[in-house]
Amino acid sequence: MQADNVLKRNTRQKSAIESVVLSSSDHPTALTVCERAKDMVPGLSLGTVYRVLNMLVKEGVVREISVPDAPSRFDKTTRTHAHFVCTVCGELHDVEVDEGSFLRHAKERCIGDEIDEAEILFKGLCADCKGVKP
Amino acid sequence: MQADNVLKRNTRQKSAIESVVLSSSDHPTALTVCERAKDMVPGLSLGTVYRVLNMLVKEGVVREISVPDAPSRFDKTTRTHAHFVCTVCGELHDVEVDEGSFLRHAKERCIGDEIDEAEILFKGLCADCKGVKP
DNA sequence: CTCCTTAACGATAATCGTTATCATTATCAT
DNA sequence: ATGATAATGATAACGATTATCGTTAAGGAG
Repeated sequence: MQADNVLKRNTRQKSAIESVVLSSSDHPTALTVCERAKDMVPGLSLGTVYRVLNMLVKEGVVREISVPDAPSRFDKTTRTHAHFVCTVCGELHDVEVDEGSFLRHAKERCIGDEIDEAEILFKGLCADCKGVKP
Repeated sequence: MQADNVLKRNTRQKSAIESVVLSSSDHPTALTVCERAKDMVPGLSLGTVYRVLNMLVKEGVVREISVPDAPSRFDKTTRTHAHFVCTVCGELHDVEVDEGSFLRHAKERCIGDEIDEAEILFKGLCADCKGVKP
């Protein structure tokens, strides 16, 4: 007997997708994960990537980062939760903020509610695009 | 002569939409704004609501709040930027956090990048849903 | 006040990321 | 090896939003 929200068979596609995400440091989209995993599993379909990615998110192995007006990014789970997106090129990276004290600060002014998590997204120009723009 | 990103004619639909947003304190979606504005402008279409709402966002009169896996919410512009969404009922409200010091904190660890804005979304159970859930 | 230009409208098709469906394939306990 | 069925790939469907386009109506000129 097994938990019913977990994949029950090991497949080439699942391990390919998992290894791509675990070895990527650039927060790829589902489409990018699919392209990369196709090196190992040629006929891989985007639907399967989404399905497996969602499983991995449920399992806590992978994290999904929602970006307004852009496809979600996927990343191996680490402590960090804050991110920075470049509004020009779309590049996205972690920001190591002290989320703990910020959450505590927020909870103090949300009496009654139960805050479970915080999504923090900074927007602006990345170092590269800043340099290019006059 | 006028700026070319601004509506140039006063219409019943624009003033209805604007007055609905300005008088709503519950962060309505475009669909909700449309329903409410229909009291004043019966045949109002959702496409027009989106068009006008986007204009108002550009003008800075209205703010758009992106919510993952849910339609955007619209709100009259005030100082606050942080929000709380209930993962059960979808209720959304402002959270008065000290965003200034948090932004300063973040900028210190994003050397090279230019942070223009922060989107901060807390997720959890609102007071009502917390009470209902055993 | 009427006419005329054209901004803005309503209806509807299109887009895009993501999810659901479903017949086919392939995993793995027997 | 075989069979039950989980997982796949292809494709249709979805929901939020945007674009298109023929029609309507602001609002300035006469």
